[in-house]
Amino acid sequence: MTDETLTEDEAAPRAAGGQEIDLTKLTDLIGYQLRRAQIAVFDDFIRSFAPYDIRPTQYGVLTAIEGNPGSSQAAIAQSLGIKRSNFVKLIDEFERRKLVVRKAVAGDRRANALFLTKTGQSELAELHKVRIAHEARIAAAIGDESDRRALLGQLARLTMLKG
Amino acid sequence: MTDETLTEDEAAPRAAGGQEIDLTKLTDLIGYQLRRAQIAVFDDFIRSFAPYDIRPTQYGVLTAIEGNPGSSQAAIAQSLGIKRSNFVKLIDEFERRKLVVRKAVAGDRRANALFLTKTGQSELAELHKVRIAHEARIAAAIGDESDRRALLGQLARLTMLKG
DNA sequence: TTCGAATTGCGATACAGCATAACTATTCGG
DNA sequence: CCGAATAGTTATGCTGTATCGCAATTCGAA
Repeated sequence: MTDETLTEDEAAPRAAGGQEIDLTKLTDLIGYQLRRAQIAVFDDFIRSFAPYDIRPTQYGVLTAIEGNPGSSQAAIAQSLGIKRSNFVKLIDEFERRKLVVRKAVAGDRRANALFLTKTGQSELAELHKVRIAHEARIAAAIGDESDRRALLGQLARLTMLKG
Repeated sequence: MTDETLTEDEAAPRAAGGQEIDLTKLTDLIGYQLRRAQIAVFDDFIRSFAPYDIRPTQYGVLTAIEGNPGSSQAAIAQSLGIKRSNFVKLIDEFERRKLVVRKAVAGDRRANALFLTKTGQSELAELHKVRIAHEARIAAAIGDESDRRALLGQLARLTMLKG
């Protein structure tokens, strides 16, 4: 926002650039379309949650803690595919914001049990509402509930590729 | 590979960590499943192309040039959603490897026209074979051809969210 | 035709996401 | 009891992507 003339790409929505580029070879690739779709959906998600200063990963962590209160950092992190080392500052940030607390575990002095604070619970309740609205937008794009279920099933099947 | 004791996450495939973590709230989210599926598919893709030292983005760029020879850097970059500034070293690398050449454009001395070299063409032909095998693996996971078409359609619909 | 605006390619950064290595404190297993 | 494994942490690097600015060139409207 420092530049007056807005010469950047964003300033030229569609028409600019060059002549038509044919990407049919790529648009037939599941991986390519998967990536584009993921970016688009995340873009909508990020935009929706921007006022709350929450990113998709953060929403996932909070939701995981909500559904599994008292679980250790390692357990939550692993379930979400996040490295323990990178998980630390995520939780640091949540504690700074008073959304999450680390508590001592009874039988294990190494582990931290994670809990949502009262603030965290009410804040997350708000976030869930935003998620509902976001998900409704997605649903509208893909058809009815059976279409949505079918898509979720296909995506889960693709995820199994690595397992 | 420097560490002898392999204490890391990868060493404990599934059983380790903690108790079961319930993520049903998340697994019902299109965005979440989309991301997981994209990671899994890209993982297969990257693994398949590793012997050729080619990453998904690079395959996309080469394929775009193949289908649109003589197009400018800006045109190709924009069509793939890559910033012009970041596109430069991508092409630098391809020129270093003798896969792509930048040529002068007749009517515009600012622009570079991109072409595959002979080497680039035959190399890409090899890559296409690898892609076919990769895509076959994906297809096997999602069902028959009509399922594949349906999935591509849904993903394209999701991509439209931003447009 | 002339001049400001826009475009092209390029370089220099900045920053987030993700991975690895190494350390301490603690717990577990034989 | 003691070596191996685990939990949390810190430091660090790599990669992808976004931002800013610049020089050369082209475009467009007065």
